[in-house]
Amino acid sequence: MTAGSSKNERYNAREAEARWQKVWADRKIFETRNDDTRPKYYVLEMFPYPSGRVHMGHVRNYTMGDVVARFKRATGNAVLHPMGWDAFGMPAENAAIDRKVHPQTWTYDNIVAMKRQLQSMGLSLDWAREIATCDPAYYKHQQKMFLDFLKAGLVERKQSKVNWDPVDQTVLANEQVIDGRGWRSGAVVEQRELTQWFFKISDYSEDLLEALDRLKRWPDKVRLMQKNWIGRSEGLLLRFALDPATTPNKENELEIFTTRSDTLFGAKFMALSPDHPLAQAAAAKNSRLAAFIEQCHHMGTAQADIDTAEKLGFDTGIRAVHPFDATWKLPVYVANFIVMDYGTGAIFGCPAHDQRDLDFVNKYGLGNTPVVCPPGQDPKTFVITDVAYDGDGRMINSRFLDGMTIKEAEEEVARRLEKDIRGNSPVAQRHVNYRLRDWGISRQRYWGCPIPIIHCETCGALPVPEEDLPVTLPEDVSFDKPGNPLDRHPTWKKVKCPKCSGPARRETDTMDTFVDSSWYFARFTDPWIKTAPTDRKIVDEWLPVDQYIGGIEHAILHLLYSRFFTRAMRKTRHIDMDEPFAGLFTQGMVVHETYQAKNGDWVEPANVRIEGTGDDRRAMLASTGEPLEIGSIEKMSKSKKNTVDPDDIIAAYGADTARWFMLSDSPPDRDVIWTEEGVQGAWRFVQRLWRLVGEIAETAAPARRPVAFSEQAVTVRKAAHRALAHVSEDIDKLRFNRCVAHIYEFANALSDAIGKIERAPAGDLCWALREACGILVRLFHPMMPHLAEECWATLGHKSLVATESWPQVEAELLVESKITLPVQINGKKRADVTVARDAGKSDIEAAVLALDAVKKVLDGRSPKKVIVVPQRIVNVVI
RNA sequence: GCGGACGUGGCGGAACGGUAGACGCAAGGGACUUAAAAUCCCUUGGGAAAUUUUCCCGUGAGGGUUCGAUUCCCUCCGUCCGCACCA
Repeated sequence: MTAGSSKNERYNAREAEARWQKVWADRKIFETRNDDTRPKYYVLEMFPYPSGRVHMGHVRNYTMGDVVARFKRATGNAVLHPMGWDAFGMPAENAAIDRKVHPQTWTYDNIVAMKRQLQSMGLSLDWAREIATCDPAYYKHQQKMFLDFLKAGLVERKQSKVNWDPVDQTVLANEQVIDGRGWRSGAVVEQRELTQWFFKISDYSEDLLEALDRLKRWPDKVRLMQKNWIGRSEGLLLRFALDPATTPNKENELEIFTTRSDTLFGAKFMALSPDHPLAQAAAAKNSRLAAFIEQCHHMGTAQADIDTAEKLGFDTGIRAVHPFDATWKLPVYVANFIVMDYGTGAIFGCPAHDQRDLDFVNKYGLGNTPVVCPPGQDPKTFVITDVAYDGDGRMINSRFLDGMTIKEAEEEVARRLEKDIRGNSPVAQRHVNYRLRDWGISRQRYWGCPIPIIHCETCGALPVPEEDLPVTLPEDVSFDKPGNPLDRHPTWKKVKCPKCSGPARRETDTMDTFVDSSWYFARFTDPWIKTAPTDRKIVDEWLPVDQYIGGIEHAILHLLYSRFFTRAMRKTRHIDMDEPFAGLFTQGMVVHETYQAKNGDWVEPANVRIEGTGDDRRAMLASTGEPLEIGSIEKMSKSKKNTVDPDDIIAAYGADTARWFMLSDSPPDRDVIWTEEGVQGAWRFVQRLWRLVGEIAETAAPARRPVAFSEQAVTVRKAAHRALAHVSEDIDKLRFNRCVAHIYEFANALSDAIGKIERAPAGDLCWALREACGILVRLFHPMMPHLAEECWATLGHKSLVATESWPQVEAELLVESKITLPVQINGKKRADVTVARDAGKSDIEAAVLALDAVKKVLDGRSPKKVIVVPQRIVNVVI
């Protein structure tokens, strides 16, 4: 290629990008060896679901990862940067239902299409390590780990309440229930009790919580979200005695969990969840109660329903005994606002200090007694009517607790009741309760990893023998009926019991797809190993992932599951660490304006023509000129049709332009607005760099480094090394938008300097420009790798810039011998002063006081104070 | 309701407590051109004087700490996000 030789020639991104991609692939320069001895660096972007098309969110995500990968390679690391496919999931089955195509065919076709798209972006990925989670070579190991977890006591089979879609006949995840209806079928979701497989993530509640503090390179936001999700609260488990005469089956106690044991003397009632066993037992003997419970089950689960729902209760007739007063009887209600899966599903109600309890007693006329008096309030006049008091204060109306603080009272209650033994155990026990629930992984779906279990009438649920793994999915399945095709397959589930050889059946549920993505990062370290999920020596070398990049939408589920899985893999000796991701970065979304026609239809940006600017800006349908309404800027989505196809952008401008724009406009953790103007700006800069490098390559620079540099040459060299220092730091801290700004500044400085070549015949300026240009190309290489290769070749290099090392900063170029300090008078800038860099405070002060501007203001007086911050600022206080 | 983040020109956004508005986009003016595109140069927070320039105001609002606050603290307003009958 003859690059940039003609100043009018444009850079042909299409042609050059394909050419360089082929060179990289042919030379396998992005393949990583496990025996590389350089310091390791593992950079990973959340792998995509193979939906069939790469979207702009992918482009943003993978560009960021690629910048880091290329930078780390240049700075001397052995970089692992792999890519794979999160390939199981519902869309494949939906495609099978809608289009009569097999999920496997659909998925693999999509993978082919998306891989081509990713390759057109010029990402420095090691494709030799590509994995797909739907490949038996992958899920075989997942099944093995399921069995290992089972053996280690980390898997449990239990009844649980699930969201059941009666039309699609499957369990739905909570996120798939929208306003109480199945997201796909629109059917009202039912609550069903099903036997399901669970991973015991709650065994690690405390560990997962406590370790968050050590994830220093995670966003605070994500750590906080996980902390809240795990939801630790300290309190008391308290067993209330029941009056046996009032209970349905002579039950004699009721256990509750409370975080406010201090308010025990304000108790007015007990309340049970409608699903509480005692409520169920009572309902069996009371049809009106049974009807009430039924009514509770039909209460809407949508947010609006919960907000407006009245607190309803039903007195069971059961009476509980106050733990400090055997004569004090409390009525036991079933109440619609008590949930079964938190604490014990039962509470004692202290209305004065809990708003829900107060609403409840006000409805049923049970009254309230305040037991915490706010500071400054007279306990005699302190009453509660409609608003519960949940603040601090001193105990009142509480017998031996009176006068104590809340904390003291809690301590006293615990101390007394811990000693109080009923049966074999204390009445109260300090308890840490977590909101985190065990992870139900059973899905009544075909396109997922089969759960390797065999059910035998006589022997129970047994693991599939290891030598029979993988349990593969049958290919001859039909999707013409709703429900799970595995369950109605004629032969697949019929097997012999591995223990008694009698007739048995396979588990037909498959695993939640979040299981697949909970360990893929470990598999990348040695995807070739056939005998085990991981090679212990290799996986422990590569992990943890040094920089993980993905969307904030995974802040809880995927990231929490992966943290659990790593711990479980450690327990089962597949890995030797707890935390999979040392550094996490959550990038913002790609958003775009929306366009809507008169009839309400949304219109794709590709079909919109924009005219005018500012207030005069109008959108119209490109084909007919029909005016369109310009709507709000929103996340690119199919529903609003405000998507831009990466293929179109790459075809029109090239991958480098798309990559550059993605990095340039907004800080990487914020949303970026995709605009045509912005892309064109990026494209112009690509062309500008191309011309700039071409011009500099044409100059007659001396072959040898000049002994001395003119002022102009020094200016160029300083600009280069300053840019180098900034860009290095900014990439390291993932501040890509600032990298971009510094590269613009640097390019501007070079453009200015080129204009001065004719006045600098000595050649040292040309030499400096040539040096600076080499730095420039290496600086923008991580962001625009194809253009960088093309420019690198233009500068006469035979090597690939992708394998070049990062330039070294010449530190002495960053320090100025003379510096200009701003001079403030009373905090407002009034002048500048230029002094030697290492000038002492007194010298600077003298120089400042000699300034005309300062003298004028002082007018003969002497200043109150002169503050000199060396190398920063001077402030004269009058 | 609880928790968190954010608020800077026409727009995206810069700014270890130290010259507010880097860099980009958009806009205006000019050069080149038969013309357009491309490119290059200049201007661009608001206001007031003015020849070089000078001064005042300005980072959601109000207070505070400081020689000095976009940055730290308090109160309020607004926007966004997460969680939620969680006992």
